[in-house]
Amino acid sequence: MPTKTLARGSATRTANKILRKERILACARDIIATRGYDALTLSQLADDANVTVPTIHNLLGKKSQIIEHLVGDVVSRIGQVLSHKAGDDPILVVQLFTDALMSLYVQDEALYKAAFVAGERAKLFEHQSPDGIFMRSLGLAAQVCEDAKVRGYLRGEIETHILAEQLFGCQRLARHDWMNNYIDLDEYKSKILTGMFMILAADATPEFRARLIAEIKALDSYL
Amino acid sequence: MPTKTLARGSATRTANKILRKERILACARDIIATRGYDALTLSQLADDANVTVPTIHNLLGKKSQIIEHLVGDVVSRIGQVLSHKAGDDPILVVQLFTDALMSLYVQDEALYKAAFVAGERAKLFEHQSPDGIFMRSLGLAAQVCEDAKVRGYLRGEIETHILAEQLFGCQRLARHDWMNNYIDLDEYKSKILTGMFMILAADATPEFRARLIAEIKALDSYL
DNA sequence: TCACAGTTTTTATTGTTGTTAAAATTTAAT
DNA sequence: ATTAAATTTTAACAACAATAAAAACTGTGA
Repeated sequence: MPTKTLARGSATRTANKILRKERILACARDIIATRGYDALTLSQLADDANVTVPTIHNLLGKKSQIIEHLVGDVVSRIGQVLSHKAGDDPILVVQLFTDALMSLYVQDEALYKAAFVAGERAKLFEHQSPDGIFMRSLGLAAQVCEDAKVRGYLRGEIETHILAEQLFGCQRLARHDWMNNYIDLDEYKSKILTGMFMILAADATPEFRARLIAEIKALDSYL
Repeated sequence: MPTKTLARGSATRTANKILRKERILACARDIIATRGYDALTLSQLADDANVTVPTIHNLLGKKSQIIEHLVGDVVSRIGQVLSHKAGDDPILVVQLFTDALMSLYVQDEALYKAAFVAGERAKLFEHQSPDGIFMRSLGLAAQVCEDAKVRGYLRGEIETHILAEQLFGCQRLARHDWMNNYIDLDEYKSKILTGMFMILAADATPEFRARLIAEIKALDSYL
């Protein structure tokens, strides 16, 4: 519905094309965010964007390509947030990471939810490719574990790659429950933290473990 | 394709009806298992079952009802396997539970995968209802934790309900990766065990923790 | 044995969906 | 204003789920 006035004059043709593309994609985001993934049909999208269905095809390709476009956007935004948080204390690092994620999702919760649903439905989240979001997240988790080990927070009795996978797993499961509307954003956050703290506790030194337990307790009583 | 001869004689009418229903459902299972969830269309199903599409509607209702039927069957089968495994040692209990699940899934892996995909897609796995499979599984996990606490395997510093949720969470995440073909059945099993052992380790007494770490190491080197 | 009453299956139709080809229109440059 | 290129639309197709009405079948009682 954002019917921007189209550029006129010089560069026009291609400029307009891009504007129209953006307008259609914006409508698609709106539909998927407000009415859910299944509500995104080409005819509905065409209505909202004030074009006809074949126009959408010509500008953006088939439906699956539209989905890819949308999900790609979201993933790249997440990728930007997903940088390594420096910090000595693993608890703080985990909290910083979680806050960063939440501050992104809270901006347009419905859209992010829908993008995850769409991405998973279309099998767009491959676990293989090393530069994909999956492997990068896993690497980040491993980094946290390594840091925690060299700084004496963890004992080092469990392999880093195992810890990392579990750490990331907590986030994935919580996200799954959130994007399927089983829990809200606050519970999502709480679940990530609780899960990650427990994983860390499995290999934590006694002092660090005590702190983790306290954090877990606090999260529990908070809800 | 299993074209059983239909019963003749006395009870016939309703008997035949049930047989046809079963035949159609069997075909649906076959399609979903061999060709995937998306391949299950009514026309394909009608072809396979040697009936026409409206017949399917009359006997089994709309497509969503067929899915419900199928998923319901699978869930009830899982429910039967999901009894509390008695045993002193939590490690053994977890292993017994996992083995029971695996022995079921291995019988018709494709079918179970597809049923989970279908069930999730149709939002059939509610997390709320107390007698649903979700809450029952959670209760089972809680039972394991309680037992482990009273027998001195766990310290009891983390609330049972938190431990249980994480324990069950390991299984759910692993199942998710399996049903979406990211990992195979062996990895599924391994992931459940690794995850659950780590959760237990977070609250384990020193001796028990040492055993858990050893189990985790063994699982890691096994792959 | 045969016709009938009640079911069950099928034929035929409707309304979505995504997709594509070709016609009509618009656009910017000459 | 004309023209050539690009873009939009009209039109049509194929696959899907779903339903109503017609046809066929089944077992039963005369």
